[in-house]
Amino acid sequence: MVTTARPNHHEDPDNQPRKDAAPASPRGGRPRGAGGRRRPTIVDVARAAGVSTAVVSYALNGRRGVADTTRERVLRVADELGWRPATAARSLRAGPGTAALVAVHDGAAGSRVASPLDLVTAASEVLDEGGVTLAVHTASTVDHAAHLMRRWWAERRYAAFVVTGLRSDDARLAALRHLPAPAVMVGCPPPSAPATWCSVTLDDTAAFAQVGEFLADLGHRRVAMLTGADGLLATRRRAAALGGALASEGIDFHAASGHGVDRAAAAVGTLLSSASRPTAVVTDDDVTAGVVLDVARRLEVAVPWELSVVAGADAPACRLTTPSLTAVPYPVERLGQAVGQALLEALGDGGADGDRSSRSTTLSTGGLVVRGSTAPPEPRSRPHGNEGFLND
Amino acid sequence: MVTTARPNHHEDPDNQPRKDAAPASPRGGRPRGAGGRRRPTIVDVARAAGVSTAVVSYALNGRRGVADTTRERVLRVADELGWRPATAARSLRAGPGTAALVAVHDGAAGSRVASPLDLVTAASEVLDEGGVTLAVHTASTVDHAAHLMRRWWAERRYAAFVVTGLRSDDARLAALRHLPAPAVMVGCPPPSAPATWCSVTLDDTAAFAQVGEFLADLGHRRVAMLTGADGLLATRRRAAALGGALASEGIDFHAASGHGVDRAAAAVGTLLSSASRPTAVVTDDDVTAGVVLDVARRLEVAVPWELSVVAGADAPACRLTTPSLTAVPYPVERLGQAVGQALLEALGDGGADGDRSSRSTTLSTGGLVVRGSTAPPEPRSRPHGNEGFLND
DNA sequence: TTGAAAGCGATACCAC
DNA sequence: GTGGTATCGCTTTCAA
Repeated sequence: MVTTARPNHHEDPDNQPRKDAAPASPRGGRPRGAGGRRRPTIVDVARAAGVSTAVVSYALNGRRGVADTTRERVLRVADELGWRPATAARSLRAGPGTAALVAVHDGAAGSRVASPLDLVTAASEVLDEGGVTLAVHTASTVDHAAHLMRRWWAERRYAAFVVTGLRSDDARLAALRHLPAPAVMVGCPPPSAPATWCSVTLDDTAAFAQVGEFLADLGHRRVAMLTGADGLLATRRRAAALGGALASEGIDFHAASGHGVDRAAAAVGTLLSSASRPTAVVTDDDVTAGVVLDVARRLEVAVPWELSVVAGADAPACRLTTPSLTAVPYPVERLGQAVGQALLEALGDGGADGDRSSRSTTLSTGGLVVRGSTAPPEPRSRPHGNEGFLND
Repeated sequence: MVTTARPNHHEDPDNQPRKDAAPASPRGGRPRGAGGRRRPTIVDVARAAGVSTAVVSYALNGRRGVADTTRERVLRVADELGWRPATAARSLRAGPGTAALVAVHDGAAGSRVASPLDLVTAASEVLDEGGVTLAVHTASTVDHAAHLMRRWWAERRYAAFVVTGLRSDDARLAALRHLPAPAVMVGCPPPSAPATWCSVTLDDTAAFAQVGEFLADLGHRRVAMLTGADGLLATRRRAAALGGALASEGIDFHAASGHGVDRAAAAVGTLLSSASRPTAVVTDDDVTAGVVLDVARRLEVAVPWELSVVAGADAPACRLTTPSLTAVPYPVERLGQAVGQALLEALGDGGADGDRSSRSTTLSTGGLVVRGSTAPPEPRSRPHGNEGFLND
């Protein structure tokens, strides 16, 4: 193992003492950064402004009880000195002011939120207003994610967690239940959530029911849904909504799953080669829908005439395929903003306006975006040409 | 504006004082988390082990000068109590032990590293060994990213930064130059880097030169490269390498750019509609290559016979398209590991083994992966069927 | 080998 | 209004 810059503490007790020749702490016992000059502290500001540190703190935090002239002077001086409060010192007293989203990222595609980064970008804008920061980390498994959250909570590193892509029997849920940590669940409200949790959900139950009706109206009688990673709660809910809508019209419904593009492709292959192959396939995300198009092309199944395809989450690329993909809107930006709000609430922001806080937010996705990949089923009648080009 | 949970300090001096009715700090002046019981501190461990806090600290950090029996007892007690060092307290003295990667993420595809998360996952494994954490943040513009890094450095929030997707005239570079912050540059070594910087680069100069030779050998005489976001240094280098290799064979080379899938599609359309259209297109990333295939299909340009396509970065999806895409390997995992190593170096890890540290690492991509999207140019001879299916 | 105590930087009480 | 000062949890001298 590597001699560490920062010892791992009792996680590895066998840690070797560093070489005596260079006993000084690598990052410097006196925290002045790597070779940098000392950064100003609140004391410097106080001295320069000719007041005490208490006044500086009050002035900087916009507290009442500071003369306006003093406040102004302090602010100016702080600015001139380029002063910013040290996160560590601040956290030491007030607790951490940062939340973390630990993304379970196993490299394989198929997760609906292709990139949590979009979510975070939107959320950060809202959080900035509240002086909260949101950091992203990755873990390759749910268990590891749970482990990290537990650890970081114990280290008082983060004040709250954002959880996406909840699975059934999710270790993260178990971990968070044993912690008094505020949390925001994205995508699927967990049953019996503690009071310190908030949840933000898309109304995809409605959206997928709508997809079912849409396909029924087109005249499809055999519909399949192709899902990615097994066990995603949001996916199950969507499949249930779709299945339910179809069942109520007496339509055949079948769910298949394949995690990662390769297995998804295999699943599509199986689906399309079956004797009673579906006339419509609905996917859980955008990427998998592309896979369906690819495989259909290889098997010479004409989309949309022999097969309709609906992408479960819209994305820019859905407009560019041939034919372009009919898709369920996926409003990442609104979702992110809602996550930001929820996080502020979970952190006990409350605001001045009482407890009208909604611990659980549901966003509507808006109506299905119909493009070229869906049509009434007309087996074996394959026109040629590129009609798809003109669709929307 | 929202009444904030945590005041913004002098960034917004007009911050309103919070309502007097609820004067207590939202997250509790006594940091005991939201409703949670008090977490153990080093004092608790010391008391329980019957020693002083100094001994606990030494024992936990694996320092010499602690009796083995004492050390063992301390470790056991700490474990039983579920104690973990508070990040804030620790950072307050020793400086932050976390690095940040601020991803410039404008939603539009086209950046080569589709998701920095893959990078980070790989890097984190290495960093764990060194007791360093890597957090990801997003910014919608380069300038904002620069702003955040400046701010967070001033707040002593992070000990180092990882920068990806460097652009020409990059504000982040300027910002970091004025800071004494250690940094790791990924993808393109900046000119005249300070001693506190490391860089990790893919040897794509060689890879793209190889692509040039490959296409030349196939007999192509007109080649175009399609790039995404303008100004990416790594992209320029790649284009230069490709152009150079082609020029030395007297082959026509043209570079086009289109940021985001829509503009990329438009650019491809222009390219393929031109009178002297190229017989081969090389892209910078995987997504854009898919766009090229889509547009070619719409314009009824047969790939690979009328048009060869090479993806600048391989990805799982490249295997699934019809035809499958010839691509330059993109070893994210190795890249991430190298970034981890570089970060440890940049943080002054040094290790016990002297200064053989390489401030600059170059990873070879390995040879081009040839699949079905490339062939000798044979204009207007379009076989039909799905030969592409069997390619690799 | 161990203990006492001085910081690290910011906040929030309590006097004046 | 403003100034002292204890405090957060941990690291690290300096003595014993």
